Amino acid sequence: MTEKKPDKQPRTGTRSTVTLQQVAERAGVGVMTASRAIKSPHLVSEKLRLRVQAAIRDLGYLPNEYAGRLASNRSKIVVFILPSVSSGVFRFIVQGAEEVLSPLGYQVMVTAASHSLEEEEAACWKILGWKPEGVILSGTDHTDAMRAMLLAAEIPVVEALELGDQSIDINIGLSHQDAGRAAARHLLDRGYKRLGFLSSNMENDYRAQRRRDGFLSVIKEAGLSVICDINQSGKVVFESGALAAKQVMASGIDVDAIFCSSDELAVGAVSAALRAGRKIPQDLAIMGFNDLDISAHMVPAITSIRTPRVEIGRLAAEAILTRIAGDPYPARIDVGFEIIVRETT
Amino acid sequence: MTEKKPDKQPRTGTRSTVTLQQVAERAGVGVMTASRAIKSPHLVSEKLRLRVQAAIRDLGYLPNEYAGRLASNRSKIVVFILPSVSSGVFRFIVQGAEEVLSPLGYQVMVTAASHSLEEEEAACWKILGWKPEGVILSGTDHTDAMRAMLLAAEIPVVEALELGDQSIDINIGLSHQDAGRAAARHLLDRGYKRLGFLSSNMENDYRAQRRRDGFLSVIKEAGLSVICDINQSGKVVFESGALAAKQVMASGIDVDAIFCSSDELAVGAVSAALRAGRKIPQDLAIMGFNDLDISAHMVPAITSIRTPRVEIGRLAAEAILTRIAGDPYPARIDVGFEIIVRETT
DNA sequence: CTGAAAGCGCTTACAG
DNA sequence: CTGAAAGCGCTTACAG
Repeated sequence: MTEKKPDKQPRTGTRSTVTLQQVAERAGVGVMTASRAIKSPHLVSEKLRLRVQAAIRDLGYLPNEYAGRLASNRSKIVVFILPSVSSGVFRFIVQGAEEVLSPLGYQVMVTAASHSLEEEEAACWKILGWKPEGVILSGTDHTDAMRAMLLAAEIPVVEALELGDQSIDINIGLSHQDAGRAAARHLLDRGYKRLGFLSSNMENDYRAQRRRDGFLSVIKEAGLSVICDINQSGKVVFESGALAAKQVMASGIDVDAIFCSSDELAVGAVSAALRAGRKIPQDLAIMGFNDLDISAHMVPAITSIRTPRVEIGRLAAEAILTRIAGDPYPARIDVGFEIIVRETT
Repeated sequence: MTEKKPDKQPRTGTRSTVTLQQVAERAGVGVMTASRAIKSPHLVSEKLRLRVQAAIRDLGYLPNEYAGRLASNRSKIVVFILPSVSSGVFRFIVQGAEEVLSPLGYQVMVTAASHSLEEEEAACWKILGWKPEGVILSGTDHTDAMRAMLLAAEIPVVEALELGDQSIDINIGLSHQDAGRAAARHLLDRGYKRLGFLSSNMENDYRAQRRRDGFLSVIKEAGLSVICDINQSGKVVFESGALAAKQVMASGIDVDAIFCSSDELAVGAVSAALRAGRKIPQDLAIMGFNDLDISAHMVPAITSIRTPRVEIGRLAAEAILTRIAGDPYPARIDVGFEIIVRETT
């Protein structure tokens, strides 16, 4: 009773924000005109527009993003749901999308969900409250509830990176199984016969599983079998590659060549092999996936499979924009991949 | 006239969203109770809570984030304004902050502004419309207008990474000048006398300038002078390091050791030197900055200066949370750095 | 524990 | 070109 303000006053009492209303008053115009002077300046006479702009400056007015979005029912937001925000290949997708979305005034929001499809579903549920105008997902493996939720939202959905059989809406990516097959073929062509596969945390990486499938199938078709097949745990991928390589070398298994499910693993493997005194590729050939920048700068430079990751992001963004504009967009785009042969094979 | 709906109806007509109102009706409770069942379940009887939850499930209700934030005047958002979202050291800061913020329900928003202080100011202006409860910036160099804007917003502001003389609010980082000095001392201690400095795009990297200042000052104090001082342009940093190193080697300049302003440059330099047949460190010593994971995995492993970048992000987030809670937080935290000596020096 | 009503700061169809 | 008024979907002080 003593602490509180004596007279009942509106809840707004304590807010110190400058509102459009105040701008309009200061400029001597209606709020509508003030609003238009900001959003559609061409609809307002120069005289009033200038007065509004001056008022904005004087008052230090900042449009409230929540009020605007609530009233207009347009979020100008595109969300990503990815296994990781900043690591591996994902940040390049976000980067590519941001390059096309940001200049158009879209806000990009990224949510990470790496542990399971259920976690992804939960993340999706939360993020949909931001009423995104488009959603970009990784891969085509999702829970049925998540698919239903996305369908109900009636917004363009891009499943990126991996090409799947059933997709929710738009699917932009490449066949990771084909990439695995191509890796095996490359190694076989080079004359390697005793092939190994190396991955990390593959339980939650469906794309790596597909690469492995493709890799193994070609080996089998060639009448051979895989010599070692290691799934390293742990998140530090360079280190995982090094550990796995050490393990293989210590085991005495006679491997010719290893296909690593990512370039990070390949870097670690190359590093460990070199330190163990192995000659690459004579004693051991190593091949990676994704063709990260580092691969070309390792000595020896690492053979890898280049995926157009930035372009995937760009295309995903364009797909969403096209659909928002009401135009059709292909349901499926295969961006392909390319084997970059370097010194490690 | 023919196309439009004949009878004038509320603007909401076309919205297909499920609202709290509808949830409340279905559950047979007031909207207040429905709202509380979601936000503060402990304040609602189990019976009604269950009914509300069932209604939410049946209807597929998603709380509108804009309406909620507008009404409550709490954004639960922390924003970052950084030179880059996903590259170099910045993504680790975001990662560190996200680790502490996300579990508490805060949404992290990142804006990139890399070209100038003016661009940063513009980005700040825009992002403040989201009414963040805290802002994290990189470095302590900002325009006066930006400082004023941030002060007027009356929210905790953390300037991260670099320790400066004048900071807006909270400053968490390290002295990049001291780091540069330490690098020079390390190289001098190792017996190298003909030292070089290598950076890229230093115009917009105040921290790199400070490292250079420190580096040069120690060399001068030792009665020596820097042999080469290259500022490479271009964004591909591995490649920039390689190009600069090639340039130095081709020029015939007799350099003992090079301090690179980032590990990416050092990786490229090591790679180029190796390919040119130089022995590292005998023919040329190379040292980096930041101690990225890759540095330990290069062969030879790269000597670097470790900066606690994830921890900086974590601390920044904690600083903001502490201040939001109304508690005091130190104005300045020096997180220090550590020289990690490896094989390239 | 429960709820009616006011208010958050915008946008927009409509009428001048 | 300009503006009054209703509405967006929530939250919350207050009173039962």
